[in-house]
Amino acid sequence: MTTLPSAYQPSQVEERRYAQWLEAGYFTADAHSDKPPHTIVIPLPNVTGSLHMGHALDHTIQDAITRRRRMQGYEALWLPGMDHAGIATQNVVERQLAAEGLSRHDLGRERFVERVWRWKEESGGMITGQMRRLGNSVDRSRERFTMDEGLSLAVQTIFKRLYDDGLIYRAERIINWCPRCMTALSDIEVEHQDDEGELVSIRYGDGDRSIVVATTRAETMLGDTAVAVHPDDDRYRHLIGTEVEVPLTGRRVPIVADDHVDPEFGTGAVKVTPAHDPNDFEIGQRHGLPSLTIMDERGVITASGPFEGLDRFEARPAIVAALREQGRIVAERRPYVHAVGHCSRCDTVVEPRLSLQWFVRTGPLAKAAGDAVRDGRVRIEPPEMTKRYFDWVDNMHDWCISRQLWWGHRIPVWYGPDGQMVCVGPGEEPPTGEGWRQDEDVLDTWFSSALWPFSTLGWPEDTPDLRKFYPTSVLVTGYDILFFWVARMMMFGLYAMKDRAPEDAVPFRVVALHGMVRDEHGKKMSKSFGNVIDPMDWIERYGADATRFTMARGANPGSDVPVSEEWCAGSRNFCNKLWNAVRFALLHGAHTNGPLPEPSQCTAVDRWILSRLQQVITEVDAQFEAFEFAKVCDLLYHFAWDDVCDWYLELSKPVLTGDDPAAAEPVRRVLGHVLDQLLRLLHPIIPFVTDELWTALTGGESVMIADWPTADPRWQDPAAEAEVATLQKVVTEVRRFRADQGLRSGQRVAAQLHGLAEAGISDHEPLIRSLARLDQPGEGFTATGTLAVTDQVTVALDTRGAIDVAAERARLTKDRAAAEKEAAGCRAKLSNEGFLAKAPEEVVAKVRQRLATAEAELARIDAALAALPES
RNA sequence: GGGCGCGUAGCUCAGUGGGAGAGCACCCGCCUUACAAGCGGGAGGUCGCUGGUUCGAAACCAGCCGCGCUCACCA
Repeated sequence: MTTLPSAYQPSQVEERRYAQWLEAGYFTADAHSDKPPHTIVIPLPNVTGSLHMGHALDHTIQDAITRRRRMQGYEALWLPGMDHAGIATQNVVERQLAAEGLSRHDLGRERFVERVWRWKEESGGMITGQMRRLGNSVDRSRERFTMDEGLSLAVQTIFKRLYDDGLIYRAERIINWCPRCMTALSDIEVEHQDDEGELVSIRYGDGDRSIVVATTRAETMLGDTAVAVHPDDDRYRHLIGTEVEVPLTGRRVPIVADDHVDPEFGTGAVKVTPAHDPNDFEIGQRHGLPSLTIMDERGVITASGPFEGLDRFEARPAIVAALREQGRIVAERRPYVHAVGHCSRCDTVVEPRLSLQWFVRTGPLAKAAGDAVRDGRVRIEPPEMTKRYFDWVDNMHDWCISRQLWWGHRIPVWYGPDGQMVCVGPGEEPPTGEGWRQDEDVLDTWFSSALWPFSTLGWPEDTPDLRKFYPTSVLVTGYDILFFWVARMMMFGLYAMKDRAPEDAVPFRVVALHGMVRDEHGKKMSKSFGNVIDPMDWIERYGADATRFTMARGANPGSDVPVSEEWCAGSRNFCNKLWNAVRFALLHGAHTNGPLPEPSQCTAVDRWILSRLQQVITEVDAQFEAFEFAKVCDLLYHFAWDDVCDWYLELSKPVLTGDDPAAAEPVRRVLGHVLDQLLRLLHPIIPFVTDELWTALTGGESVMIADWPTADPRWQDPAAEAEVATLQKVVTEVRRFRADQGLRSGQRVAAQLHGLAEAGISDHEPLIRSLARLDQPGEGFTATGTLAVTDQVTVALDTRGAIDVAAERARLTKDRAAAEKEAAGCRAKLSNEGFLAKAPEEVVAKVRQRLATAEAELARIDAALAALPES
């Protein structure tokens, strides 16, 4: 028999266990097995990233799901990998270059990309090693990277198909431009923040032909090609069709009527800058206005004149000053707080910019993505999130997918010398010859991420993996990337797999969304708050299991998860509690050999814990299915700690440590079984300590490959549960009395127990005596205190002295008040005709029962009070 | 501005139509040989406010107050 140290030491266990699991190949899924598949693809972390608390939560959930499915007999695949993270990675390497005084342009495209690859090999993917420390049972033999050969082929394949289907197009549009990253961004890569600006009203033109417009971006007036008003606005009706001069430019522009203008806002007249504002662009389209680009890709004014060469934020006040000088500033509102778009990568203010870019026509794809949820092929958990999903897919703009970066999948389109454009599919040779060149841009990182559920399984080849493991079973991720990733996987998955039956084309059956990890006060973790916790730090100090348990324990579906070091310490304590429970059990011969004894050979205590176990198995299973990990943890925590440790082990101690092997044997077997099952149930959440303990307890190979428990209704035993409940009440009441009377726990007290037979618990008298520390009455026994515990059981104690009557009276008085309140509440209900008429019968019966109990309680307390000597 | 969500014990949160709960923190007593990372006992809440529905509301509805998240082309 293994001897275990007296405290659980994660560092002695984790690395060794993980190596064994790997060695045994438990994580490697078999595409050719007969088992039903269960697939999770990991939300691909950035290659630049290291493991943070968000991953710890996300991975704990996925590992728990995967481990349980594996135990349930599924061919469970958890597929890991990483994202090349276009902008983020390029930024990292560019910063390195900058430290050497270089820019990527000094290296040129080819050498720069080589350099990024080298960075990736040397310093990227730190997270992979950290996932091992968390205990993740990912199948590393299937690990993928979005820039690897297979995935690049998948990208090219789907691009070509979408292009040929007219779902990818190139067009000049207003896009979000980051002047620092020098690339286009999609709508969701822009974060709106409330910034302080200034709303200035500027007079265009002179005299009665003048018109006042309002703007927060005065510098864009250099590119104005019209002023727009609402067609029904009487103030300006007479001006429609006339021309007005744009100050500082000498340019005369038309005044046009457009429904888009809100007459209520500002002056009701809008300056129109088609090249630098999305709305204005559309107005320009409708009215055939020219687009004047007045700013370059760095945000520097290019319009010739006094402002040329100024940065946009220098030009703005300069232009306002010039206008003021001319007396054209009619009004200024400052500060004027309004939402301004910022680059989600570098926080630079985004500049709307007219630019030639590639787009995905999202209409039909988004429709399909919405329908898959609408018709139930994909379920979103928790359901409240579904509306957000619909809001987005039903109102999606076309997706700008080209990025002016070097790190990423290059757009597979070649341009010819005479304006030809050829999209090159996989296996096709790009056109050669004078003047042909490939598009310079790369694809949005999220483009390849959108293929993740099938590109990782070998698509576009028809591989065994793809056949076995697609669609994936559940996608686990934070609600923050519902739009970035989930909706796009839906669009591309349904599109790429459209040859399959509709229910099997979806990328996943269920989307299980969790929240964000926050600090103990619910605040976002951020470097500026200084409240960031490194999960590796917790793993070092409290162990991976404690870290995981803390995550799972806070994981209510869709809601944020506050964590703190104290809670992690609590989780560590729980692991240690389990450790010591098993240690104790092994010390006293608990085992899992042979079948369980028949119920008739078991004591009521054994039948009680087995009955409880069945309930816990059933409930834990249901909560797992509902992604209610916090409830799974809560159930198991209390079953393990309260039922098993505090009661069952204590109740079993006398027989286990006694000298009657025949009596001890069934208990050893039952205890072994209960712990065996408990460890299995806990294994998905806390894999290391459970495997260490389970193998020590059972001698089995690993709990990882043990069967998942199923409830056995034969062991349900309400009678045993009632019996133990009474026993517990007697023990608890005696303990209360002892505490109130200041009797030390080591102090033996003689007592007579009356009414145990009537209460059906006379078998348990020795147990009650042992747990309540009551001796047999001896010579000269004098009952100085009498406790009425239930309406049947009373305990007469010889406290070897007068009891503290005041304390006893105080306790009884308090109990009496509670009972009185309870009784009064019940009586009120039972005298209510409406209640009697309308409430369900079982509710009424329950209230009657409660009243009877309360009244018996009252009678008992009154008797006890009357029996108290005068103080 | 639109949408969503939250307000329950000191803190963080469960509970969503019939007896107010958990963890941590707190108070009292214990080194009772599995565990002091522990054991036993205890205190603490007009469930944000107001009204409504109901025999019955922490839960359902309306309004209000406070907070958070999210989307957004009012220049």
